[in-house]
Amino acid sequence: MSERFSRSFFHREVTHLARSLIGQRLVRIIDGQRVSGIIVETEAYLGIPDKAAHTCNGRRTPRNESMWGNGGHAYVYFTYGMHHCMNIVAGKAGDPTAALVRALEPNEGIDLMHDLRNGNHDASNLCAGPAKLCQALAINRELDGMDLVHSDALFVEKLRQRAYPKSHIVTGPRVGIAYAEEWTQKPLRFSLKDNPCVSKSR
DNA sequence: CCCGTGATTTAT
DNA sequence: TAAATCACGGGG
Repeated sequence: MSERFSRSFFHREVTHLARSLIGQRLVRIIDGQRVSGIIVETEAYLGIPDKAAHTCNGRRTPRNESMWGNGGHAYVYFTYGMHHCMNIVAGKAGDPTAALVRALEPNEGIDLMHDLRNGNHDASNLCAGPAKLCQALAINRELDGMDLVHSDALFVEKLRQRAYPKSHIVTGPRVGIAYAEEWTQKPLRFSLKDNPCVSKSR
């Protein structure tokens, strides 16, 4: 039915990858069950020159090691003492760029997502934020470094038919990076216009 | 608006 | 060792 993206898809420049991910399907397998959503919001982090990137100025630490590896792997980090966020690494090894997955439109396994989110949420709130979608898909540091090209736990599928036309993609400034000076306003956030599952602006 | 929450990083 | 930071979310 749907086929998985191969390595070359992830080897493109990170802003192109972030844009191309919109409308594709992120799939997580939990106890043999598919839990998935259509990607409706992403952000590109441009690495060494990017004052908002974890790898700004070439910073390389145990936490961000995955960003330095080959494209097509996951970079999952833990922050604020309670939240996980998931990135998809772009480019080849040594190019520390990645696309943050910020929101999904729930697709498969919605009942399980509700259980994992443990609260009363309608579908539009289930995955409308980078930490929300990690909670809904049980994504944590154990999945850091996972190879999305070969993993049986986490991967990206190309839909046979596009979920949305590319003309519905809009750009804007990235969220939550007020400290990043001239990088704060750059249009590196991609989302689907008028889609209710996109995260609310802060 | 404010605050929880603790791993991670950076400064001493 | 200690202090500061934080690509967030939920509740007023």
